[in-house]
Amino acid sequence: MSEVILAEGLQNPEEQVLKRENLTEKDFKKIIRQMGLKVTQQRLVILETLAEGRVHVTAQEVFEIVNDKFPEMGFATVYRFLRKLTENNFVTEVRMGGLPARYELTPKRHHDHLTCVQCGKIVEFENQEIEKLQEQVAKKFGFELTNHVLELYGKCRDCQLNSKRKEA
Amino acid sequence: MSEVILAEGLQNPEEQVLKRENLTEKDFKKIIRQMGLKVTQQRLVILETLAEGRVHVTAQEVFEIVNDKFPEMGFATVYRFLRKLTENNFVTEVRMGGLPARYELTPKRHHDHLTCVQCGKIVEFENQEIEKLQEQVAKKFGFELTNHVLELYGKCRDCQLNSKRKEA
DNA sequence: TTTGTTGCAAAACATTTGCACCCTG
DNA sequence: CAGGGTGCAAATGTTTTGCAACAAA
Repeated sequence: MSEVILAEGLQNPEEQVLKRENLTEKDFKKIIRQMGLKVTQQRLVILETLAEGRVHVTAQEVFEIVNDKFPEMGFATVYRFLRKLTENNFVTEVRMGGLPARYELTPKRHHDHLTCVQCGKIVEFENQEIEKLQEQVAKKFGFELTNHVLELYGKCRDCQLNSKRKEA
Repeated sequence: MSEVILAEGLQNPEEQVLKRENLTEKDFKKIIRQMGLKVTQQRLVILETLAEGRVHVTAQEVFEIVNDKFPEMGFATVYRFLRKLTENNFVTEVRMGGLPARYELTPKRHHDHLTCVQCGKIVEFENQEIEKLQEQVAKKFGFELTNHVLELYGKCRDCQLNSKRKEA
């Protein structure tokens, strides 16, 4: 299932190659320093790749893309840095099934998804009440909540109308 | 009528070892035949284990438990059958981080999961308020809700204590 | 008897780690 | 120049697969 930022209006998920952030080298350096790490060429190139490339990439994909600009890079470096970024919440890891993890620069604002099972359209939403209840549930079981995934699946208005049209 | 053990009220997730279903060999055979597969001792023992054991188990755990009753069993058999069961929706697979997948007989009654990001322990919960809010969100965007996935991730009490112990 | 199923071992796969060398701060 | 960072290769851990022997229908 595709997770799309600004999905409203997009016809084709491939369009997700658009830049999500508009970050410069200065920003990348700040991010790296905020984690208490040294600034290296490798790390800059990895961040650049995450900011400019497709929205959800696997570690292998990052490695391959990065290898064009920086052929000496080893994949261990990519994995190590992605892990750091994830731990520090600059990057969000999305895992589906047994598939390799996919990474994206953490969106500034948390959101959940409402996905149409028929046409794949995705609407993002935010609901503070639900978030609050989630915290309560976690607390009740002694958990310290770190994050969550809420995906609602249904049929959008257009597809509901389409179905009715076909039935007639 | 299936008996569903809910986490609500449980102090300790380990208590979820209680039986969730009350299934007999007859039921197991029916399930296997419904998938168009042959009934074998191995498959019966695996189903028995899923029905009687702890609620969320990894393939390795199933393999170990099963090995007591059936020492010749290889783990490939466990993996193969769990995959079949998952494909046919008799079993639900829960994956988190890079941790091994956990399996449960697909519950008759809907519930969501609270998963420990450190040890992989899973607590089930049901929260009608959250469900209601989800419906409201869907309605607001003109969606007809069909289903949803809500997974909360955090650190369980035990792992919180372990972390503190190490820090000290 | 025929076809599916099993156990074993090896393979596949993503990810992590040990270590000597290298570069940033 | 000290300590973190890197590339490489080997290790890890889970899951899958090839294959010959075997068992269910």
